Amino acid sequence: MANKIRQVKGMPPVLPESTPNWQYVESKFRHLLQSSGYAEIRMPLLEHTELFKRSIGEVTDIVEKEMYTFDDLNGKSLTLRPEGTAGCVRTAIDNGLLHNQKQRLWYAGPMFRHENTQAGRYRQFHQIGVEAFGFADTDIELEHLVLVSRLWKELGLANMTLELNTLGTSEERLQYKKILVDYFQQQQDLLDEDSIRRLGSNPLRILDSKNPQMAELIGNAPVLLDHLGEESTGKFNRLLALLDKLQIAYTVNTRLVRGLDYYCHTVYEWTTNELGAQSAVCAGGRFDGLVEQLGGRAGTAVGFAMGIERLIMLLEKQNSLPEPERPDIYLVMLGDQAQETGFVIAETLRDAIANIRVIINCGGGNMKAQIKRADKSGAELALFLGEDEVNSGQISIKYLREEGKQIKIDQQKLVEFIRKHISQRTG
RNA sequence: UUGACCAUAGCUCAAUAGGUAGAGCCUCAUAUUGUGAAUAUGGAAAAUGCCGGUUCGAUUCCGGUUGGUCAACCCA
Repeated sequence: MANKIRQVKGMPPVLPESTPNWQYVESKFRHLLQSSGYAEIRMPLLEHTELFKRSIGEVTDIVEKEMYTFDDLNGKSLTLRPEGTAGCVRTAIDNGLLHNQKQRLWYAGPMFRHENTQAGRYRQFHQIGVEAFGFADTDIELEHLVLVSRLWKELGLANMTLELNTLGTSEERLQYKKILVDYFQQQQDLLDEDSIRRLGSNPLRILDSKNPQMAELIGNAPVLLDHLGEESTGKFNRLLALLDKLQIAYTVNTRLVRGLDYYCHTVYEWTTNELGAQSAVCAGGRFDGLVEQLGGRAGTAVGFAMGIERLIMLLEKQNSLPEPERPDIYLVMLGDQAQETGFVIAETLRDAIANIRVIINCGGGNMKAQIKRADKSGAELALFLGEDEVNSGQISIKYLREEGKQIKIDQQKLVEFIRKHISQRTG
């Protein structure tokens, strides 16, 4: 045997045993969104590198060192998308979706970041994202938060924490940045190495530091919320009041700044403490400047993204994933004649009963082997067609999961029998 | 990018203070040539991730590499 080729680091497959979990989460999400007026958009996985540099920010970790960037055969630099927002905005602008229009959009798919792997972190990971364009008021943020909160409820997910903050307008933030830099510069000897580096590039991120030795310094730092104008704080307070009204619990975290450059006003994270070092399951906020920055007409934008791997890991931990569906029927056939009849019967059942799950024995095998496979498949019933049944126009039915004698009925009556059996089980 | 631990049948794990590997599960067959979780018997399944070094000899020691797990950083 030739040497095995291993998977690319951090790019695990979703194996058959877990695809039902993915389908479950995705379909919950899809139904919820579609019933709230959101339409799916599918973007390419590759974009011009420039797009991410311009939208995410040149000095962010993502752009500086985490992108899968390579030259196309014609020399153009392309990048595998590290997140969905940039591509979504670009696609929407490109196709005229944002021209004097409101849009409620969602997407799902793989994202790529060249980071070292760890629990809940992969190089190819999957996000479900939602973006709303053309909504200036905070009611759209509320809609998103309500939506996610409902998703948690429908999935039976417990212990999610919502942390909120506001970043104000870019002017307000710029002013605050100066004040913050002043503060930290005055106490530069207390800063750790990372923070000194950030002081020049991205001072807001210092507030995010997990270094316990910095906790006091950060705790005493000036708070952005105190330096915002009336309009910005008004918007934020209005959002908090509405959340109260809807009984969605939250905590205001004035140190929450998010890693991507394009955010303004509302930012938030839904977090958990059950996923090891990774806490964010869903994060988002407002990014009004981005559309114009990417060449569209100035317009507002709000959105969020959640990590599907993390969500499923959490559901697994909380034992909230549904049992996989079992087949209804495994069809056992002995002999050529029986096989012919069997396929016809299976098709008749599929025509007559919507969503029936029938497995036909393929690959031959004697009676014993076929029944073993039937058992292993998890099917409720085994149907037998042997020489006897073929000759008499009957079919044998054996219960695999419940007490009950094996019976033999006319093939004509099979549909009716199975229909009754299935409705009993589900009803 | 940095650090820690790990890598033996499809799966879960043994083993040898360096002497070319065993078990359980799974699978297949037979006992039962038309009846599934039991039992018994038998079979199949591994150049010990890969490359190199030390050695008479490496699964075992060393180096590298690839992958896994976890953490820092950062993020979904």
